[in-house]
Order: sequence, then C-alpha cells, then structure tokens
Amino acid sequence: MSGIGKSQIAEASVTRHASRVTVLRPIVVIIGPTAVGKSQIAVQLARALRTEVLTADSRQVYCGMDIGMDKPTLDERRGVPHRLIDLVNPDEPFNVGTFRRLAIAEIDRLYGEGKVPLVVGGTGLYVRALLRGLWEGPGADWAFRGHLEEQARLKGREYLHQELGRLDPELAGRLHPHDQVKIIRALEVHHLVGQPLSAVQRQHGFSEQPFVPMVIGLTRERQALYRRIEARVDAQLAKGLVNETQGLMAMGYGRHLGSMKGLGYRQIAGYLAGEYGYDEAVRRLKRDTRHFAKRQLTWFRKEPGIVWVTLAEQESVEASAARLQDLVQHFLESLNGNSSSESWDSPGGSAAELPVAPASVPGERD
RNA sequence: GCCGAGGUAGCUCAGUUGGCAGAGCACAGCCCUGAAAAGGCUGGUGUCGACAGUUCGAUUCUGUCCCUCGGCA
Repeated sequence: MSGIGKSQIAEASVTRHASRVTVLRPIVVIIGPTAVGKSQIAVQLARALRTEVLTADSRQVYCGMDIGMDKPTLDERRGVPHRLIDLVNPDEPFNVGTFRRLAIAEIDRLYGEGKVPLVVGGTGLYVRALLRGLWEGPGADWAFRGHLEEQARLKGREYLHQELGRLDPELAGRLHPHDQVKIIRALEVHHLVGQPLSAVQRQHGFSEQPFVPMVIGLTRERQALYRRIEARVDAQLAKGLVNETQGLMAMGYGRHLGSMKGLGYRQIAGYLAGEYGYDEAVRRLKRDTRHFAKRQLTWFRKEPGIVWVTLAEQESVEASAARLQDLVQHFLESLNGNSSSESWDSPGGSAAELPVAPASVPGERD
C-alpha cells in the first residue's frame, strides 16, 4: 500500500479512466488456432497494457483439466491474472450463454478499474457471442434432448430432420439430415418457445455491438502450425496427459461427458479402455488437433474486422507481443482522436500512455 | 547369379474373369446462435514401373527389361 497522497492521485486517475473506458467500451481480442502461441503473447501484452487476461476457451473452464487443455501455469502467467478459467467441474454444464454472462461481468469490473479488457481464446462462438451478442433464448433442456435422441434411435436417423422440416422448414433446409446436434437444438427451441429457431436467429443476427473491439487474429504458415501442434501434443504427453486422464476417470468423469470429449482426453480414454494402442492414440490426437485448428481457421476467416498477424517461425514471443502492442496502441489512440481531445491518461501524460505503458514495474501498480 | 513376392493417389493397399481406376489415412475447402476442442458436409487424372506383342480396346493377358523386398548361393 502506498502513501496517502499517492493513493489519492491513483484513485483520481482511475476514476478518470474508468469514465472514459466505460463510455467507449474498448476491448482487445486475440484469436487464433490452437498452438499458434496466443497464451504467451497475451501475457506479455497484458503486462504492457496493465490489464488482465480473459480467456475465451470452452475447455479451460473445467477444473482438473490442465495438461490436456494446455492452461498456462502460474509461472507462465507471470503475475497476470487470468479469468474465466477453472469455473466448473467436468460434469457440470457450461455453455456459451454462461460464458457470455461471466465475461461481461469481468469486463465491467475491469472498466470500473479503468482497464482495457484483453480477451484471448480459440472458441469462435464464444468470441462472437461476446462481441456481437447472443439471442436471449432458453438454455439446454437435457431431458428433452434425451427424449429426441431416443426418438432418433427408434425411428431412424432422418426422423428428426423430417420433424424439423415440418416445424422450421427454413432451418431444416440449411442443416444436413445427419447434423443431429443442431437439429435437436432447433427442435428444443421450438418446443420451449414455440417459434422456429430460424426466425429468432434472423431477428437477432449477431447484430449487437456492446463494445468497440480490436480483434487480432494470430496465424502461422500451415505446415509450421502443424509442426507446433505435434510438438505440443508430445509435450502434453511428457507432462503426464495419460495420468491426468486416468485420474479424471478414477474420479468418475466418464467418456460420455462433453468435457471428456475434448481433444486429448477422448483419444487417451480410448487407449485406456483398450480400444487401440498408445501409438494409435497419439496419432489420432495429433490428427484431430490438426483438423480442429483447420476448423478454427475456417470459422475465424469470415469473422468481420479481424486484423491478421502472421507469426514467423523464429520470431520471439517478445517480438510478436511488441508487434501487437503497436497495433493496440494505434487502436486506442484512434479512439482518443474520435471521441474528444482528452487523453487516456492523467493530465500531462501522452495519449494512450496508461493502457500501453511499459510493464517493467511489478508491485507499483497505478 | 538363382528362386519367390511385389511395383496402382503424398502414404498403406484394394481392384478390374480385358471396357475412360477406388478405399482408408494424409491434405484442402466449407457449415455453425446455450454440447462449439462438440456436431456436420464436400473434394480423387494417378504416364496403374518402362518398352514391345496379342486385341476393336491392355493398368488387367504374353514377352523382355528396370527397380524394391525376402530367401538361397
């Protein structure tokens, strides 16, 4: 705790920033495929921005799934608080709606402290729901889903799609008859709110704009990314992914759980169940992770407004972070220019000095 | 050198009783509104080792040659 005088100055400063940040609602988002190197760069950037990391990752929310989900260790976080990690047990429900509510709470808190939130993650739907809103519909009704799955078993794979064709022909036309997960959701919505999902989707259209975002997409040359994925899988195995999976299963977390269908646990669980050998499990894990990265890239490619940054293979984390810091600084300065002549920082400071200040002064926050 | 097996997609191989070659994996493209690391869709021209013969037609049959892998010398 600092002396009274200093503390008062800091408080005044924070109030000032808080009001600006609360009005403008700027947000910095780093997205990119798995293993591209988001986490390490994000820590550097968070230190530079004197803010915290908000993780937008549907898997890192599960407690006890550390190696497989590649959560940064405390050491790797280097004192930067990471939020939206370790929120629920592997058998507890979690979804994009939960994420969005919790994320918005964290963001508002940061605005209150005069900080620019830094969102980092690879779950495209979560990022989209955060930046463009989410239709305020009902959550999952697992009993009803179970009932529908039973129907599909009894009456054949095409039955549910035919049902949807009756209730919501538009959406049925867009969904492949085999895409049972999405067909069931559509039927569930119709059952719960009495109108076709396609109608509410059209009405919402991801058209909310709760923030002014700067979205940075990290990518690498495809072959280089694939090499990193394979190296990371090897590292996860060396850290004890098999033990971690065994432990989770011993705690009663079965393979049917959504969390246990995540990359790593799914393939290792199959090996532990004797369905195939260790080498085959490793081969599948690497393959599935490559495929996943590819799907992520497809998703992000069409998101609007992403500034893409291609990382070079020999580029250091520091160098990458510095490049991003440049982009963010310009972004924040442009916000200053557009809103008023007032600076982000306390009187006398240069524009954007607060959010982009050098980070080499731990323990001397504000 | 002899005997055997084989040379077909980037890889592993199937196949054509002679009629413009096909699976898995790899790879590429795509869809997505509370399971999203989930779930789903699409994409195959490759001198069928080379040359010659038989045939209307050869990757398929025959011959010669080249290469690979085993075994024997």
